[in-house]
Amino acid sequence: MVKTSTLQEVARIANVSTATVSRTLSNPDVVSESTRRRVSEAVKVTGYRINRAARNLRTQRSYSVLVLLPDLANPFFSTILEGISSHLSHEGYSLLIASTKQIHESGERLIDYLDDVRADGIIILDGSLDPQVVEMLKDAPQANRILFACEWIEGTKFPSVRCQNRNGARTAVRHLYELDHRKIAHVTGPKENVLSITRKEAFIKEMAQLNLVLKPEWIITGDFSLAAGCLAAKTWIEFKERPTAVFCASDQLAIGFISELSRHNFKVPRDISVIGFDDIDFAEQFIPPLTSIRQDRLMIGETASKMLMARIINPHDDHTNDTAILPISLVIRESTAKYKT
Amino acid sequence: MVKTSTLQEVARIANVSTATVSRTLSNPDVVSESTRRRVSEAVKVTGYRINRAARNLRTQRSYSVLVLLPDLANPFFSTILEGISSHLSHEGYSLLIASTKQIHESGERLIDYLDDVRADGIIILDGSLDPQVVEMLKDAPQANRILFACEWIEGTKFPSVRCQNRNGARTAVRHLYELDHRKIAHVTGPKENVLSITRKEAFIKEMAQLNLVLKPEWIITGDFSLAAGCLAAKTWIEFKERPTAVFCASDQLAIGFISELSRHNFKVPRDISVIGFDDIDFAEQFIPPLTSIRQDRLMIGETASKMLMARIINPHDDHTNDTAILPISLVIRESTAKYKT
DNA sequence: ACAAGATATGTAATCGATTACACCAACTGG
DNA sequence: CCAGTTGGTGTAATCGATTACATATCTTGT
Repeated sequence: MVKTSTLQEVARIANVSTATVSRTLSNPDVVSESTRRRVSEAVKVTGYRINRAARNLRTQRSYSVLVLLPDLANPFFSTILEGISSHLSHEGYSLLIASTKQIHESGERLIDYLDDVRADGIIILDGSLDPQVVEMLKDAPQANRILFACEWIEGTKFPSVRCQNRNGARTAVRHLYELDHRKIAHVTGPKENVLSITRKEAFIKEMAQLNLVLKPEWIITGDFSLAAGCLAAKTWIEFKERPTAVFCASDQLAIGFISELSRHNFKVPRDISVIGFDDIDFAEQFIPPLTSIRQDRLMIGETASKMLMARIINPHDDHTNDTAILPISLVIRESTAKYKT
Repeated sequence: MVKTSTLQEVARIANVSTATVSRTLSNPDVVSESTRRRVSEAVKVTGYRINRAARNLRTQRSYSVLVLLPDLANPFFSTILEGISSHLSHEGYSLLIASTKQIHESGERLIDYLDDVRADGIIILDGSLDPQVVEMLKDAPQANRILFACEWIEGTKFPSVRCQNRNGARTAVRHLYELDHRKIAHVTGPKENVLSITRKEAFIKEMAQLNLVLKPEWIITGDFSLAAGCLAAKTWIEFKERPTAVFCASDQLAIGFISELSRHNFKVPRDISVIGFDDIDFAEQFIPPLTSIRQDRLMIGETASKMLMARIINPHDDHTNDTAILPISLVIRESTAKYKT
């Protein structure tokens, strides 16, 4: 262990009290110009580094935020993390990461992170938390330092950041409609997932709006994964009357779908138009490049971080603006095309 | 802020001293059975949670590890993170994340994380650190708590975890050779990158070993990205004498390569066999499913975490086993095929 | 010239856990 | 029966920064 210098030493060298050094560092305006110079000088010669553990103890803050992911290995979240991380580091905060799975396995309670002084706030990117856990969090006094991003939990009042899921589904359907598709299928995410449900509802509604026939079996339940996309493709192949287009609730689904079709010698968009959701990095490079509903994941991350920080820094402010809904956009590539009879 | 109970309160209720409570919690063997029960009971009724900031201050440890990524948004790293995270949480450690970019922008010095009790160790997944930064770290007394994973820095003695890069390149070439390919190209990663260099050297060596002609222009410099793969494909198309196979230094390159070819109506593996490196999740679902050299990223993460923890916990042990080199394996899918004249 | 404020700095308590050291009781062996 | 050991517990210093409060000096207006 390297002995680093402390406030005391800096104070001794600058010939002031520790209080003054502390003030110089955290609130320079209140000290005089001359002491400020002396202290800075002393800081330089001693190579002083603040001891965060000491500060954290004294201030009862950790200056870090925990981000909870359903699954670290899922690349969908990495850009969101980038957004969060960049804003946090800008604010002098650190980023702690954990996966819901691990929390669960290790038997930790989520709220301990807050009680513990390990984190000042939590961003949850997983709407499928154990209901027991949610129950605990919901009415806890610390609940205002918890924020959901992307996903959320229906019926709770946690603040959240999300994209226009309904608008996304609507836009997808309308895009296909404008390409003259009239028989449109939908591959959903996991059954219970809020995103799945929201997108599916909006899909159904828009189909009705456009007076399109929607056979119940055209809604194929999936789970956002590549594998589920493959399965859905097999289902589609079996249909007697095949929809000419499909709206997949995630890009991974869409990619799996197309991938499986090609194994059976179907071509996209020749045989079916496919549109995804998310616009992940691979969408653009896939063959064919995938038409998708784009969410700005960087912005989701940044917005989440900003909202949470506001709550941490001003816990007593009125944070009525509880939910931020970010715009989506339609990115047209080559997996969708005009329907030809 | 919720008032959580402290050691003192637990001590009062259990009718023992704080020392005893602390011992019961961290070293139960040294207290008697009966006090242990009394203390546990008191912990339960008070809902006591240890204050980490206090412990960190007293022990001068943070019980967390910093992982440094070149770029958070790069999905290549997420599985490695999963491996690290899972082992750390198992050991009661937390995972801090930062990107080299942000560190650089914010003007922080990496070593401060160690000095200021924010992290007990650092895992660096970026071999392209600013040389200035490396210079600082290299001879610092804290250097034994820094470990490189995947990438490393030539000429330094930091411990590291990596995969068999040479063997990977060799295996790739041999696979193509066994499919009767004799003209083999190589798309590299970034010029200065250790992985690029290592793989390229091994590629060249193996080509020589097999007595294959290797025209200098068949080695195309890229940068691991999808975009670079596209560019490389364009280069290949322009060749008068086209290699019949290509070894790409990353899956992203391979995918970009194939993707671009298909835009020009070339087919893989009909017109060229392509093999990648890494075996990222998408490799399997790409069309065609990508043949690749698989690195076990979960194991890289776990191994890195274990090695670092050993150093943190026993700083004075002899950690001579400085470098762990993990095996790779060849995953044959459909982007490579027998060469037909 | 003096009261009232403003400005700058110091003193010392405090955050909450850990742990060296001291102490006491109970036991062991000669 | 006593010296020496073992096991269990308590006392109090300590980690290093923050900050309420006290104090001292300097302005400023009347």
